[in-house]
Amino acid sequence: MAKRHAAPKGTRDLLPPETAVWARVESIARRVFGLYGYREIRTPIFEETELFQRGVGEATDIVGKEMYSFVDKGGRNLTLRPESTAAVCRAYVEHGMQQLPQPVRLFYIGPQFRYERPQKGRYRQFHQIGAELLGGKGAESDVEILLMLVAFLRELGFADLRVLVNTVGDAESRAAFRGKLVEYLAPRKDQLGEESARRLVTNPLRILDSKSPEEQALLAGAPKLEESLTARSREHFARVLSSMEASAVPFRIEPRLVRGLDYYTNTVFEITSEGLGAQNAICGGGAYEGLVDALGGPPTYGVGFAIGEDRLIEVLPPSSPARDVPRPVIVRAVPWGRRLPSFAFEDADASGRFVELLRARGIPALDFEWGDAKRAYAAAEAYGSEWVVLIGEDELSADRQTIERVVLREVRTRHERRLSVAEAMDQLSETGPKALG
RNA sequence: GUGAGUGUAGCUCAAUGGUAGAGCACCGGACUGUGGCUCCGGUCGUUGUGGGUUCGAGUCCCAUCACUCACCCCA
Repeated sequence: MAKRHAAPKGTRDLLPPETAVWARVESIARRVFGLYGYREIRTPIFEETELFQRGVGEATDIVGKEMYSFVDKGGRNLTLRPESTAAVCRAYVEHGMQQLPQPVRLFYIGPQFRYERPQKGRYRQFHQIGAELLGGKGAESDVEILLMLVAFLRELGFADLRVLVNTVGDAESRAAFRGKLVEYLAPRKDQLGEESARRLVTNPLRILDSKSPEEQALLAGAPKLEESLTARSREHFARVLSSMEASAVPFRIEPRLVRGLDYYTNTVFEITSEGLGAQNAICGGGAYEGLVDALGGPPTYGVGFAIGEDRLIEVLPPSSPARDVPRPVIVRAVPWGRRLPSFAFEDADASGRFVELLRARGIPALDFEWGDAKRAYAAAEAYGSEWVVLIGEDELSADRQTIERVVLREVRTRHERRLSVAEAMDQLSETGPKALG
């Protein structure tokens, strides 16, 4: 036998029936985002490496050690996208979207790539559903995008969401705070771990969300970011908080929430969920005021989020509407009737015609070759079907060219009825599976 | 990149260092002529891979790969 292959490390095949849930989650995302006036953007799956270096930031782990980079045959340095915000901003600039009525509202759905050790909820190819609002005015944009995010998650059936909000201040606030923080930590450098000691130089703010108890104890006495906020940042955050309170979406201020991407300014947020192990964030985002500018566009206010679709589906409530996937009606011609064994292929054709009638009514249906009813039940189980239609000789017309009746059986209750074709059609139209978008 | 655990049939798992098995699933047949039952039979394995110890390795040792979980970090 030839060598067998496995999906590359950190990647996986998504198979039915799970893929139907993915399709439903994405279709619900499109619907909800559409309600807020957001439209889909599809950017390339790879970009110039430099885009991410400039956009995401050299100091981030993503750029520093997690990029899938390669050189193509033309000598170009390219990278499989590790996130999509930078690409969306690149497209905004490239296509002159600042000339459209502002703000521009965009969403995207697709795979992302980061070279990391896989674990629960973390893959090298993973999928994000995200949205970006570009050219907005500030706090109200932050709130709009947060409310849309929560609306989407509620549509998916999430009841208890932990929405964490914080501000990291604008560039000026951060520069001031950075100075104070380094001033406090530098003399205490020996109390920091290796990683945090390095960050003291590269990205001191990141030390704040360290999980180490020793470092947290040390940080208890450190200057607070809040105290370094400029009046502008302070006002921005106050407006976000008051709008959020008015919205009736429960949230919590999490002062230690910093986020790992360099481009965030002012508002940052995160939504976490139980049941995901160590990787408990299903969604993160925030505002970025300098990104479009840094990518050669005009100064533009941006805010967005990214949802980890893999994680989202991992913790999807059992009752989620996204689990309402079409389960085909199983139709089978069975060897019942006194004239066996003449009952055969032409009757299987008859079942095929019945299936086409169901499909024409928008009812997903699947037929099997003539044979034992046992197979029909096995198939119903495999497809999660709720209805089985059986057609025996007695259900056919005298010349056996037409189906007059069918036996309609509900799998769950084992209750069955012998109905005319029209009655069965009506019953299935009413309570049967629908071809969902 | 670091650490721990696990690799036996498509799936779930057995097998004291001594002939690689069971259940489920799948395929075929018998039976059943309102039927998911029952019975018979069948396909599927270089025990992740490569070395070593041994008369003999699924089992012990080393390496390697993969998976899982955690660190780091993030979605």
